[in-house]
Amino acid sequence: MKPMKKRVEPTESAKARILAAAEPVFAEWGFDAATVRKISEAAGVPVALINYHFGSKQGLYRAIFEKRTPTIMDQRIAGLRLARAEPDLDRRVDLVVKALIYPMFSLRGESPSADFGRIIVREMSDPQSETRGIFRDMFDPVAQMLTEAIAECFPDWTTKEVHWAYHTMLGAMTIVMTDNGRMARLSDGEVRADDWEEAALHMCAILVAGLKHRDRTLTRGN
Amino acid sequence: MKPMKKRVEPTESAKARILAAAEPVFAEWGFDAATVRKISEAAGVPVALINYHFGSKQGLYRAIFEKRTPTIMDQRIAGLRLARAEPDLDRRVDLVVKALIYPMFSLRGESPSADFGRIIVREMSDPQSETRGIFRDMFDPVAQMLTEAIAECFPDWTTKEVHWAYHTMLGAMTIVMTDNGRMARLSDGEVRADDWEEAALHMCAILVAGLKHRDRTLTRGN
DNA sequence: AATAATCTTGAACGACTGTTCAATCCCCGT
DNA sequence: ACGGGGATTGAACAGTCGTTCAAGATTATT
Repeated sequence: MKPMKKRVEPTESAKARILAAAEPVFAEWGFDAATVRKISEAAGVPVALINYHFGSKQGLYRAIFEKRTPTIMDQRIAGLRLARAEPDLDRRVDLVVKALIYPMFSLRGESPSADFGRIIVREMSDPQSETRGIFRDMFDPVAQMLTEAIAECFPDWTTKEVHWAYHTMLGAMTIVMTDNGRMARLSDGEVRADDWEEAALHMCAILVAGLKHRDRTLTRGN
Repeated sequence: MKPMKKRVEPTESAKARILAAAEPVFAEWGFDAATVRKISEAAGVPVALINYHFGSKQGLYRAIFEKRTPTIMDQRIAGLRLARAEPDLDRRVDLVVKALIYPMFSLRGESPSADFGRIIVREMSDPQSETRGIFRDMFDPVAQMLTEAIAECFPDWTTKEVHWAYHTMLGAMTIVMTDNGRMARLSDGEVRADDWEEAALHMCAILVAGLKHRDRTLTRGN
């Protein structure tokens, strides 16, 4: 007896279509300015279907994160496991930085690619995100692991030095996911923010060197 | 004969009160989700007065930038002049990085302080910002000067290396203005993002070292 | 003192918001 | 062949959105 399977095609299709259509809309407009009607039109379904499948606009929003984040977090955890296997602390720094950055950029493999990155940044810069608690629920645990990994690479660093290092890296990463063509404009089209492979290369080089060679004379004492 | 002066107190007061009240509202909600009624209530004036004084919601939004950005840009230009006076290129890097970062953080002196920083980040991560053109008009010129200053510090760098360096720094800076308490949460309250003096100290240390000691083997070619 | 210019006000406009509801559809197991 | 349950639909709900308007209040100029 096969496991009872519901109507496969049209059912899954409609819900998935809404989920897929919602991503670029939330990316372009942000949570508040995105409207369920824009999403329903993009998905080719009546508005009511969104509330039926996801309960509310916020439910749909959260469903996007629940669909996307596990992949990223698993990759980060795998990267961290790889880093911890490296006994040389100097070489390990490189792996920890890459464990943070590369999983986010590898989003480009999937269809809406940059859209989810933009959603993350908008959620991060939205004070209202606290009420939704998405970061607390889905991102913070791995963030904890990353700061601990940094602390292990630099055993004599203070807590502040560790956390500021993490957030400096985090910020550098977010700007790439945010770019709306400003990089191309400032560089006369010579540099493109959507070339993520290159972005990761440059950013990792700078951040790794920054961690290894930072001047601690002003920050060491507490 | 004195220059014709309009009614000084109540007039300037109402317009200024709207401008001041709008800042925290836009910071908390973003351009689209912020409503003219929230602003008018915060300012204690009827809604219609906003359109009378600023033409439209977007006019008010732009007025905030026109009030705030000149101060920041002037400070950056002054910092760059100081940097160019430093003949030692290695020491000059430090001054260029500080010319980028410190003027933004010195916002804390004025009343709404962090609010405008948040507005900037939200505008930066909003694809709709292109239609408003605020960055193009008010930020890009000085951004050009900054990238040129970096290029002068590292004469053998490629255009891509220069621009990625600039954007890495820019991103690191934005995350601090964005933070909604996540840093404190991740560090059990030990590190606070609103301690901007300390933030600048840590970030400059990392970024300066990142620029000076980055590994160029993978990015040098082309 | 009278006129003009500017500022302020409350109410109203049509358009759009997220969500709900009853009715209808379609496919599955019996 | 038939009933049942999840999926789908269009219409409607009560609010809120940015903006406009005519009227009134306040100040400046003649």
